[in-house]
Amino acid sequence: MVQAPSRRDRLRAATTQEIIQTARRLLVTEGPEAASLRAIAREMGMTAPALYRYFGSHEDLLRHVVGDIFTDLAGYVDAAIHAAADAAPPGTDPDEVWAVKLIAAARAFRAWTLAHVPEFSLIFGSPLPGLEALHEVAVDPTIDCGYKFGRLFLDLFSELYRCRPFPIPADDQIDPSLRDQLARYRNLIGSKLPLGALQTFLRCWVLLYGTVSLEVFGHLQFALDDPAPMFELMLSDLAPLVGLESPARSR
Amino acid sequence: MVQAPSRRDRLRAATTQEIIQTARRLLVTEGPEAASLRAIAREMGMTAPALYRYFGSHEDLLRHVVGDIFTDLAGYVDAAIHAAADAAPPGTDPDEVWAVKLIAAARAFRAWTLAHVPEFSLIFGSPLPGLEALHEVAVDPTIDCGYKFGRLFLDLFSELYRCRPFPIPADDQIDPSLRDQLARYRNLIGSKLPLGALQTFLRCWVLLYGTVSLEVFGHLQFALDDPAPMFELMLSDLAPLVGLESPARSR
DNA sequence: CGCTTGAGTGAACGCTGTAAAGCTTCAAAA
DNA sequence: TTTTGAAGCTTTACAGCGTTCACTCAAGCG
Repeated sequence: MVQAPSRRDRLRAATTQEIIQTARRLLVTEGPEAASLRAIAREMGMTAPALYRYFGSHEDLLRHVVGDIFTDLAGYVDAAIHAAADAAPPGTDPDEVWAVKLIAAARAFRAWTLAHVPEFSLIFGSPLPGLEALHEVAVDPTIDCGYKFGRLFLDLFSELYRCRPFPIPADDQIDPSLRDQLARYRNLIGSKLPLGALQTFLRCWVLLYGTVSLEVFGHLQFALDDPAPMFELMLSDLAPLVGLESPARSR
Repeated sequence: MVQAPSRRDRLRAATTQEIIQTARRLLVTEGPEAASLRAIAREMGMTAPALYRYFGSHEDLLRHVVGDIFTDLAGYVDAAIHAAADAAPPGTDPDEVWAVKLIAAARAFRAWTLAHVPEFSLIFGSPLPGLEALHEVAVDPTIDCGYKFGRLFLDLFSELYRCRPFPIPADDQIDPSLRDQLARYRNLIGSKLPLGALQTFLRCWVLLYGTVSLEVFGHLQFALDDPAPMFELMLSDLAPLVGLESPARSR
């Protein structure tokens, strides 16, 4: 009973994407509160209720914007990963390329964030609107753009551990409660990493997220005008966690 | 030319505080968007325009709420610090008490946050409203409740370093740009700490903020249901930074 | 007594998200 | 070829928002 999408469907799908793009553009250029249904519709030469043909509510639309942003971010990080691999000198130890990629991914995450502060606030900020705007998109496996984004780092991390295992805590060294949760998480993502490696992965994510969000939300401004060096410092904290001695070479 | 506040002024001051409390209560119990001027006024048996006698705008009111929350948080952490000192066994090395206090302060920060998620979102979340709602309060030295909060940790940190110096990077080991900023910051707060200690202080803050906000904003839920062990893990990362071997004793 | 001042009100403006009803257009069925 | 039905959209309406303005009322003071 599957039938090819009619011309109408294709048109409509195109419009859906247009609405999302318009909403995102307004959100970025005019601020979050300017991305009202009416403003978006106005921008598209429509009226606000028309948008209810495409989205169930204003929040639903924003959810799709979040998904769009997530795939955008993932694409950027992914591109940076490949660029880093291509830029590696020919003689480089192939195992070390994974480490280079991981550092590049972290830097790309920060770079994208700094260039897309409003977007970052929407997808990684406090879930002010209704607590679930981000959450559902990030977790729901059907619209799981956030999941794909995390996967990007996890795969890199896995390959790095596979090729060049770094010291991780043994299972019985992990807090029992944490161990159980890590086992469940590993099962969920179908990974074969040791639990200790997953713990280290999450520690890295805490460091990365904390540093970047602290910087972009301005909660470091009480001390620093330019938190960039703090990010590099964080990288040099992160490096030994994954068995790297020199944090990174180029900046 | 300083004259005692008239009875009217005192009454008005009392009402100002009442408005802030009402706003905060609505914010916490009904969510951020329920804390509208009209709702606040309604709750107080007034009309919305009346509030303009006390605050310049809705955002201005929220700024005062932020200040109120900050002093609340600071008070909680401060109490926890004193409680930790009192609870220390009589024979404890007096120098080590500073370490115990610092760990207690970090735990208190997390505990308060978990018990006050909406408040935390308001003061430490993404500055959605207008980018400056928090910023001004946290930085402006006249309403500097956020400053006092940071001072709490800094003083503890300073004493710990004074009594039991831990290894810190030498000045010439610090990134030059960061070094300049740290020097400016040290000058701003009138501290005598070495720049390397200030750098370590900020690294601790990054760790603490990152862990707690990641937990409370749900950005760790993709992997963990209960991020509490991650916090303890963070504490054990933080401990060696300040020269502690065992992360902490009691939970 | 009259004047000033401050607190508070009600009405209004333009904005918001959302619901209901009606209109137009067009593909597919009769 | 005509009819039907639904998609896409508009118009209208409602309740609520922040904010402004003109106004009243009571208290304080010379």
